[in-house]
Amino acid sequence: MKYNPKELELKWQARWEKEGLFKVTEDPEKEKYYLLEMFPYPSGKIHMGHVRNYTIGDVVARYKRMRGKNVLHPMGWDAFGLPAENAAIENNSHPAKWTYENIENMKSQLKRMGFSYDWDRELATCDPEYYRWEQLIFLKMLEKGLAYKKRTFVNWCDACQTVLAKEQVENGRCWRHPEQEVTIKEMDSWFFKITSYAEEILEYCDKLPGWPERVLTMQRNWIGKSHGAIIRFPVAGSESVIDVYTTRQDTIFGATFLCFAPEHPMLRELVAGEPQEKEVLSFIERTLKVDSFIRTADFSVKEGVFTGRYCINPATEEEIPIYVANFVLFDYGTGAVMGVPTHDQRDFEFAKKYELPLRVVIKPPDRDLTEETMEEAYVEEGILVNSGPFNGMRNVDALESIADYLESKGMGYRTVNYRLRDWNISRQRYWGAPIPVIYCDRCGTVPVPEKDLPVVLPLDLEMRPNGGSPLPFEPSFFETTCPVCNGKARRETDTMDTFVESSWYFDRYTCPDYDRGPLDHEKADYWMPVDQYIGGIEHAILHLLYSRFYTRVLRDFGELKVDEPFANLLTQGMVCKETQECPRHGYLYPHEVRDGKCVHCGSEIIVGNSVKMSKSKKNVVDPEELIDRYGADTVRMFCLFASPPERDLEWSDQGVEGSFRFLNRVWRLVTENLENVLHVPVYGGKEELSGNLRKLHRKSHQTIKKVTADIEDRFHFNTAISAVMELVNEVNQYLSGSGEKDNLAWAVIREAIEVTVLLLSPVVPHICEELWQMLGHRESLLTVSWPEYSEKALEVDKRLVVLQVNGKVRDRIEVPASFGRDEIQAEALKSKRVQSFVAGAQIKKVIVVRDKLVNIVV
RNA sequence: GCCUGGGUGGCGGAAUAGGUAGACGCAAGGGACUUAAAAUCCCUUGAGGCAUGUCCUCGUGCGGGUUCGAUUCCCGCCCCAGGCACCA
Repeated sequence: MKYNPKELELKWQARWEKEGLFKVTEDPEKEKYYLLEMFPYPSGKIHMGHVRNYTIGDVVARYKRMRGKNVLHPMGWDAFGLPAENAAIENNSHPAKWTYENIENMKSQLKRMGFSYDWDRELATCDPEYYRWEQLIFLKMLEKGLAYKKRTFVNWCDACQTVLAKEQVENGRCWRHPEQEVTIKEMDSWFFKITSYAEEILEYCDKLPGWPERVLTMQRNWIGKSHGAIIRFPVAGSESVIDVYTTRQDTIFGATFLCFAPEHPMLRELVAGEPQEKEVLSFIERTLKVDSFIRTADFSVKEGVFTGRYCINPATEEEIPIYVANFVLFDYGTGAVMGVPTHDQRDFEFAKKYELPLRVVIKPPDRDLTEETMEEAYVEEGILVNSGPFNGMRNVDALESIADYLESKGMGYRTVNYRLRDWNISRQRYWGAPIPVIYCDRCGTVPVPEKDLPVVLPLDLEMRPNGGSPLPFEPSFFETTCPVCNGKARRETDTMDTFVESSWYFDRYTCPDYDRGPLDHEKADYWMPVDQYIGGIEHAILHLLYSRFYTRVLRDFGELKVDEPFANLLTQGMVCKETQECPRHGYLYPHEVRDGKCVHCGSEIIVGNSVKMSKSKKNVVDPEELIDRYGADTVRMFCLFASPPERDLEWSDQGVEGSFRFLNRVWRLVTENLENVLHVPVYGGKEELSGNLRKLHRKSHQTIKKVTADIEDRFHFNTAISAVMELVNEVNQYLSGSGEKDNLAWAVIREAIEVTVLLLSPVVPHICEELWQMLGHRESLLTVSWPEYSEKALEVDKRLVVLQVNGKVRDRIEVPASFGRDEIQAEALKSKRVQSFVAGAQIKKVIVVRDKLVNIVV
């Protein structure tokens, strides 16, 4: 009988579905295990990255289930987003239609992979029954001041025709459009006050032992907490005061100028009527045209303009000039900085350029510094000089003393600053959840009353051919009445950032049909937190940070009991493949290459480095084609076998072939020996075994032990699979050897075969179900327990001991397992090879490691 | 510049608590079966050396160190990937 993956896989998928084997409900008797993979954006087809991600998850889900856990393993759709709008314009269709068609297609692809999802819990974030609860939470946030609106400078992407959050800007470019430079616009936006939770989110970075260190490091850096002080600089000839944030209050006596960020609102009033007014205003205008990333990048030149005004250094009481400078960030600290050119490199360069005075206030321990000869700022530790009462103090100590001094004089105060900014959630897009707010000329900004939720996104409107949201042009949507005064009013036409939906979808999976609130507390409390979350590293900041924030918001609203959404996080590596490039036709798909030549022109192909699979590089492999050719099991197996999950996976067509060969070997092992094993029971450990039969029995149990540890402790499926391969090799060796083939032998062989099938079943469930059934079992493997190993089976009577002389391996001997150190040492010294290396020399020392080695030092 | 990872055969990778480096797989070479091919099975395969062996020497990015013994621990460096970056 030939291994026919397609037929058997479809058969078992149908049976799993028919018997509802993946459905799960709360069961207080069982230990729960919530396993979650990051849900996909319904782009149309699944790609190899999805396949890898979801295969890893499915193995864990199936394994935990066999270990008796009550496993929640849901799947859904991150269904709002810009690609739907773009595709709709391109195909003259509608985002909703495009999205739901894609969902249907991808769902059938996922089913074809045999993933054990409880599809009853499926959700799509574009469903009003989902986003209505998000709107409700928005209203609560608004009430508590956690959502607010402000006019501010925002990052704008022309390609998206919308605002981006700070997290969505990468190197000054849009995260979705690497070719699109982000520009700065001043506009009204809605914000979530994530900064209120900055401290807690940061603190809990130390309480997430199940997260990869690098993700936590990235988050800590992103939050960017620093300790410092606000120092108040009075403006000369005015009542105004300029607040400056610094972490280096120890250098206050060296501050010889002050700089504003160009966006700073105080600037305009300061320069009003000054001779420099025109110059300053034109500088501001010029600077703000350039995005803050560009203008603050390493390569851009530090520039500034004198405002004509002075302020007073509160420590020295001297008047110092006020500048506006391109390198000062408006949204960090107070948007103004004090300039200490002697001890800050940026300030040094700026002062040199504009000939501002320098004053050394920290003296290096080993030399003197003079202002005239300095070539760069001195940023190391040292002793304070020119600092009034603080002279002679170490600068690290002066940080505290000067902070005290400032506070006592009312010239400033200690503070903590974060790099993290509030989350801008307004998007000027159509395909998103409407922000439930109404603007009334008389009553101002009015929340949509709870009873009027959801604010449904209208589906019966046409996309605008040039992109941009149609909502502001759709009176039937935006025209409404004010809930307070009943007068004419206008709806908010911005929608929410799609990261809002993905910040709580995992909570909603616990009760996807609940219609009396966002969450059914009983169910959410049973399942949350997610025990294991699996997804790509690219979400290390965006999605994971937002989710940690939103979880706390829901907790504080009484919707959730947990502090953290994800107890353990596994970030899987990318799927990579080498690129193929034709000198004339550019990147080529694999099918456009034959025998190392371009099928279009016959040119030699240039094989490039292995990089992440992407359509633009055309180095992609379509999972569907592979499934057609080899079956889902082979694809699953290769994804797991090629490398451990957190590392990048190097795609290899031959590797896939190898996985397929192995499954065929397993298939033949069972089918070709079926008659012999069917009429014996699995060896139960009662009869004495000897020789190779004993060895085979031991190998079965060693394999159980190894595979269990590999999956349980570290998700190293590649070594788990290797171990099963070794077991299969050993059975085949026994079968082709001269060992006994009596009933007892077949019982031990049957044990090895069943162990193989059981251990492989989370990885390649279809073929295993089929083989399991052939072996005479009626129940699905989904309901069978994971095998246990027996200590007795692992016992050996002889052990291999390596003999070293001076740390070099010279011989190997077998000794009875019962031997003590002395007996092992005595046996080692008897070795002829050891003797020949020791001959004539004085033995200085003998190290004996039981069961491992003897090292003789001469 | 700072912070994370990582560097092991021709390739993907193993070595989980300092104890036989290279498991398992791929590729390559040789052989068996076959009229032939595919499939399958068996053998060889880190480098070098010669005395061809249960042989010797070298070998886990580089240079030191600790240790009887280091891919593993420590110090200094190089390279690669990712993140942050004029954050005051």
